[in-house]
Amino acid sequence: MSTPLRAGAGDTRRRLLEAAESLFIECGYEAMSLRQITTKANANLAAVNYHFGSKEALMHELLSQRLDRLNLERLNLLSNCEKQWPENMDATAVFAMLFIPAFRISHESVGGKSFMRVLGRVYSDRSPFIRNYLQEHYRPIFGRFFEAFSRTLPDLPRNELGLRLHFGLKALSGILAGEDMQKLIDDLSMGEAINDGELMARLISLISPILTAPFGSPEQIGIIEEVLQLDNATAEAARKAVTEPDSGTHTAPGVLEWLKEGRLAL
Amino acid sequence: MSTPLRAGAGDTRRRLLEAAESLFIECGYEAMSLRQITTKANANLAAVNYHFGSKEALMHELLSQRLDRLNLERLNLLSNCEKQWPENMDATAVFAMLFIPAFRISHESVGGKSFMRVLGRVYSDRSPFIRNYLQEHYRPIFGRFFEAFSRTLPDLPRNELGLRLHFGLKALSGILAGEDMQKLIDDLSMGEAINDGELMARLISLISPILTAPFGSPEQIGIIEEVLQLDNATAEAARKAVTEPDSGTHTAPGVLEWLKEGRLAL
DNA sequence: CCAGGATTCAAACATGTGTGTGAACGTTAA
DNA sequence: TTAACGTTCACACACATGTTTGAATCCTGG
Repeated sequence: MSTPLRAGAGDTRRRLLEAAESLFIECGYEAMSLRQITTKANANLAAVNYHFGSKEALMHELLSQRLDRLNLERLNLLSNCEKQWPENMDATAVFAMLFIPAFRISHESVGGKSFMRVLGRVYSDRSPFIRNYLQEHYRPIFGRFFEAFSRTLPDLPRNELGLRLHFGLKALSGILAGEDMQKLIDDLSMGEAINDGELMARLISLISPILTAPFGSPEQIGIIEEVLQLDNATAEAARKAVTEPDSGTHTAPGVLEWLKEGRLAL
Repeated sequence: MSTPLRAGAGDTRRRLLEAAESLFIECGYEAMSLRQITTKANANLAAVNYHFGSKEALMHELLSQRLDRLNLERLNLLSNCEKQWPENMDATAVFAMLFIPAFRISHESVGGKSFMRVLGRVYSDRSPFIRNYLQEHYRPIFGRFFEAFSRTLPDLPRNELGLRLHFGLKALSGILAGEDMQKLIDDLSMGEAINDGELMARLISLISPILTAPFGSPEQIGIIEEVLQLDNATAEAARKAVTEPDSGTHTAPGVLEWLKEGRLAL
């Protein structure tokens, strides 16, 4: 046979990285085992420890390859933008500086497809190792961009800005990590092919209102307190419905039906 | 001694649930082990399997106690609101119907404090068991509320609404699950004591713009494409800086310093 | 009092994990 | 060819997990 079952020497390392990435995307760090990785890579179990030293070292290499260049380019882009337009920046532009390098890398021929999902996974993975990695590698870039956002929104208190950024970036990473990411992008583009600029504009139009939205208005508070009042009666009725199921005739019909059909566990 | 080291008969079950909840909040489902739980509850390792049958059954009981009443009351409140104000609802009101029962329960004397964090954890936990539970127990309520949102935003395509809700609720659960939730609430309230109505208005003012924000404007696209252009040059420079570190004198000084100090791994 | 069911306990089981070891293998250079 | 090196391999180790077991213990009703 001209196609060797055993792959060429020296690319076991690459195969391990590929397998690890694919498993990381769909399982997360803790859930992907060395046995899964090495099986998927057609390698021996001991290969990871031979080539990398440990599972953590393998993951570190994987993340560094993926994220370090991204963040370097983000910082460069930010610096260049600040030089080019020292005063005329708004939140949209700063978000663009975060997104654009990621989008460009995700279009590269080697591994670009999975780049976004790796990104999302990293942000939402809860394992201590990933958390530490992020903490150590992202503190500088987060600080720089926080200042940039802060300059575009001088009237927003800094702790409020921190909260809103936290809020928005959580949402973003949730989207990116999702297994239905491609489907969502398709939805975003409404079936038609759109270019990166438009796609990012859609994403940014979703996330930037979180930063710029006004505080809760008295009118909003009014609506909420109106519902709140109605809730007091509702809650009492619900409690009765739970403890005395037969007296719950004033419950909305839909809910009762669900309860009877067992579609809503009690 | 009048205080028995060994607790009263029959409340081992309750202690197990409490310990499990506290560990679930800070570790998640997979990461909390039966040995941790039983140690924390001053119970024997076998107690969980004796009282509940399995770890999953324990978790199921825990979630049902916490979430089923919540969702029942949400559905009741929604039905009552739809009867009371058949046409005059907006997204703010619907969000309020999601939030208000949760807030009220979180003020109850028994276990109210941890309720919100359980809620956030459940939404962001990735373990298959929790995912399945959510899938099965939340499909009906999500469908009902989706329709309610859809009626308040008749011009928004339904798949676009789905995307935006997904986006917003991800952000919300990220906030709720966070270990710094209390700190964030303090920030939200700016140090002063505020009532539930105002606090919810702040939260809703953050999340509802995600639904109501206009699509990306041509102006936004213009900004983004301007940055995109600048990025092409930046990316090339960055790549050079990586491969030929000495030629990187045109890199922004801050980045170079970080690289030298090793604060940014390459 | 004391029999019997409910509960607790220590110990083990089966399985899965990351890691270490020493022999076997393949290629390359002397 | 032979020696050396880089790589692969099967296997075992130490540990942690959820689960099971059978005896010991507690408590209650007769």
